Amino acid sequence: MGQQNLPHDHGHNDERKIREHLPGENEIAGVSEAMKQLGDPSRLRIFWLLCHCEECVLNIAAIVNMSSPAVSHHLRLLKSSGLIVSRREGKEMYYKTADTELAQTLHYMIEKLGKITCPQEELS
Amino acid sequence: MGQQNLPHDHGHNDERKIREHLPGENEIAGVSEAMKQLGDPSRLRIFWLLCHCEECVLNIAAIVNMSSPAVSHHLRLLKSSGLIVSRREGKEMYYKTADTELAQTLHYMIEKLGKITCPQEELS
DNA sequence: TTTATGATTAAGCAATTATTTAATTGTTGA
DNA sequence: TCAACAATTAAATAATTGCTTAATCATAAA
Repeated sequence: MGQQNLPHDHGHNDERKIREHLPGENEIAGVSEAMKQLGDPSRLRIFWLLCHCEECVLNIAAIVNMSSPAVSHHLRLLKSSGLIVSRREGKEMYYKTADTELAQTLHYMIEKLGKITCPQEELS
Repeated sequence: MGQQNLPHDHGHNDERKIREHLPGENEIAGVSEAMKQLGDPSRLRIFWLLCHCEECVLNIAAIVNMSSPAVSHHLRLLKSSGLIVSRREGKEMYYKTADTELAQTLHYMIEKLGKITCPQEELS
């Protein structure tokens, strides 16, 4: 897997040490999958919302100002990534953030990243 | 901006409280932009690598097993998002992670997400 | 069993994007 | 100035994806 030697040996880096820090395929796939989910603004807004309340599809759609098929599409992706869970109550499906370490960590991260990238909006 | 009333009033949520938690457009854009960068496996691998060493394009390409134009493309995206910086030394361009709170926070996040999504790879 | 409502799925489209190959720019040394 | 090497850019392509409209599924009430 991968080359044995680097094209250039610049001296200031120990190649062995570099490769030690490289994560495996599974780790790359897992992390990028989670990041990808929240890399879409619509999905991020929905996930962020569902971190703070449980809501049905129509209400989510109204809050984020999107069509319900579009919302449903994103909910499906978030759910199959294990970031949210759903529950049926009558005709409605309620969604909320999953009670997992992954989802909680991502919630913490986006709150923190929000403050870093938008420091002036500390008011909320 | 957005509707005034939700289609359904289910009682268990205070609509005012919900809207308070909704981040503004700038915050959404900033966070999703950062997440998007690391949502691509190739870019995540490159960023991860550059968190631990400074390397030239050819070496990066060899390590992640990609062509140099492809690597150059991803480096440009990472750089214009402020996640990495570059420095020329002779014919080579050296890249490394930016010394900013954003980049450091993302580094911490991917290490943590890696452990969560791949707990068995604790050995590294 | 209808009818109405909420949610999902299907099909299609427009836009974005990751990668390849080829051409070009920038830098060093002969 | 020329040749070699590193890096970037351009053009083209294939694949992914976010969203729309229309149709279908699921549940509840008349």
